[in-house]
Amino acid sequence: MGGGPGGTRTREGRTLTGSTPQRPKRGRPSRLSREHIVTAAYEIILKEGAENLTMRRLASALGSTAMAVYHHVRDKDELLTLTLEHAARALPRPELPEEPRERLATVCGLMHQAFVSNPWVVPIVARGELVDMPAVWMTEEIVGALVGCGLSRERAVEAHRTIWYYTAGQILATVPRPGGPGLPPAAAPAEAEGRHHYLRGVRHILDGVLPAPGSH
Amino acid sequence: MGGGPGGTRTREGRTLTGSTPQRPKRGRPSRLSREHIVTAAYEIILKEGAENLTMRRLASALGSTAMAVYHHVRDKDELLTLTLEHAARALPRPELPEEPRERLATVCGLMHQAFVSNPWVVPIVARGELVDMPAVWMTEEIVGALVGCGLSRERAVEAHRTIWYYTAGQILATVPRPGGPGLPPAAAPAEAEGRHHYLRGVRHILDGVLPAPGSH
DNA sequence: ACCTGAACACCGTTCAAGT
DNA sequence: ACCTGAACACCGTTCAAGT
Repeated sequence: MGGGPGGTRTREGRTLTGSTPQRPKRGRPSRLSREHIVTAAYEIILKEGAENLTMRRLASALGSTAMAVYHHVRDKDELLTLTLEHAARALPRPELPEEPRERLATVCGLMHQAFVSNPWVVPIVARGELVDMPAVWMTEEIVGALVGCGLSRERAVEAHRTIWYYTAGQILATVPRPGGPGLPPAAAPAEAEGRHHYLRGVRHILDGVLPAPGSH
Repeated sequence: MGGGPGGTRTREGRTLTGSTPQRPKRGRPSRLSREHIVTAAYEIILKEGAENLTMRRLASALGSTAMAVYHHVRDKDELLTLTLEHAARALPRPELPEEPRERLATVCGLMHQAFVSNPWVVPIVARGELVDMPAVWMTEEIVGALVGCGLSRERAVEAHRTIWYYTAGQILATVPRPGGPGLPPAAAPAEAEGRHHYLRGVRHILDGVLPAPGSH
C-alpha cells in the first residue's frame, strides 16, 4: 500500500453523507469514517474472530494504516464498544406473542440467540458494566412481561437480573472456543442442544420467580 | 492432572514432615520448582491482579529469568491452570447443615464467596471447559443435596448447571474492575449487597427447580 | 484536518548457548 | 538438568512529521 501520490480524483468528496449508498467492501474508500471503520471491524470479527482484530489488521483491511484509525476512534476499547453497538443494531426484532409468559420465553430465546450468533460480545459485555447490552428493548420487554405476569416493578427488575446472569453464564460456558474462521458445521447439533438446555433453565427460573399460575 | 516428568513432588525433601515451614518470599530460592512458581504466581495475582502476571514479572519475583520458568511449566496457560488449582485447594470446607435445602444454600454461598475472593479465576474458568472449577466437592455437594431434595440424578445435574451458570454470570457482572492492588474499602457494602442479591436469586432458582415443600 | 512511518514499551515464546 | 541472554513476532499506542 505505498499509496502513490497519483491519487487524482479519487476523493469523490462533497456529499457522500446524506443517505450513504452503502458499498461497504467493494472499492477502497480513500477517506476513513467511523462507519467504515466499524463495519470493517465487524467483518473481521465475524470472519476471523475477535481475537484476530488488531489495529494493524483492521487498518490493512481498510487499505490504511493503524494510526489513521486512531484519528477516528479514541482507542481499541472504544472501537469494540462501537462495534458491539453496531451488532446490537443489526439484531432482528420480530413480533412477540401477547401472552406474557410466552412472550418472556420468546424474548429470552432471542437474547440467547443473539449471543450465540455473536459470541465475541460476551467478554466485552462482561467486562463493562453495560449489563443491558444485548439490546435495550430486550431488557425492557423482559421486565415488562414480568410485570405483566404479576410481579412488582422492583421484583421484575430483580428477576430480570437473575435471568440475565443465567444467560451470560450459560453463553460463557457453552460458546465454542474462538479462533476458527467459521463455525464447524458439526457444531449445529451442539448449538441446538445448548438452546434447549438454556430454555429449560429459563423455564425453571420463571417457575421460581413467578406467582403460581392459578394464584391470581 | 498429568504432571510433568517425574511427577513426584518433594524431590528436595528427605522428610519435609508434613507441615512445610513455609517461607515463601524471604530469601531467594536458587532452584525453581513448580510449587515455588505457582506460589509466586498466586501472590502476584492476589497483590497486583491477574492482568499484571507476566512471565517476566513472575521471573523477577522469583529472582530468576522468564525462560527458567518455562523449564518447569509448558506455557502461561498451564501456569494459570496450576495456580487456579492451587487456589481451589486453599478453599475452606466448613461443616454443612444436614437439611438438604439449607445445605444447598450454604454451599452456593461458599461457591459465591470463593469467586468473590478470587475474581481472577472467573475468566480462566470461563474459557476452559472445566465447568466444575470452584472445587469438585462443591459440585458434588450441590448435586447430592439436590438429590436429597427429591430430584432424580439427571435433573439434579441439570439443576446444578442452571445454578452454576447463574453463579458465573453474577460474578462476572458483579466483580469489580481488576487492576487495583487491593480492594478499595468502600467495596465492602457493595460486596455484601452482591452476596445478598445472589442468594435471593439462588433461592428463586431452587423454588423453580425443586418439588414444592409439601409435595413429598 | 487527515494521514504517515518510525519508534516506544510491552507481550509470550523460541533458540542457541552456557554451567 | 537447569538456567541464561538475545532475539522473534507480535501487541496498543505516542510522536513528530508530512500533505
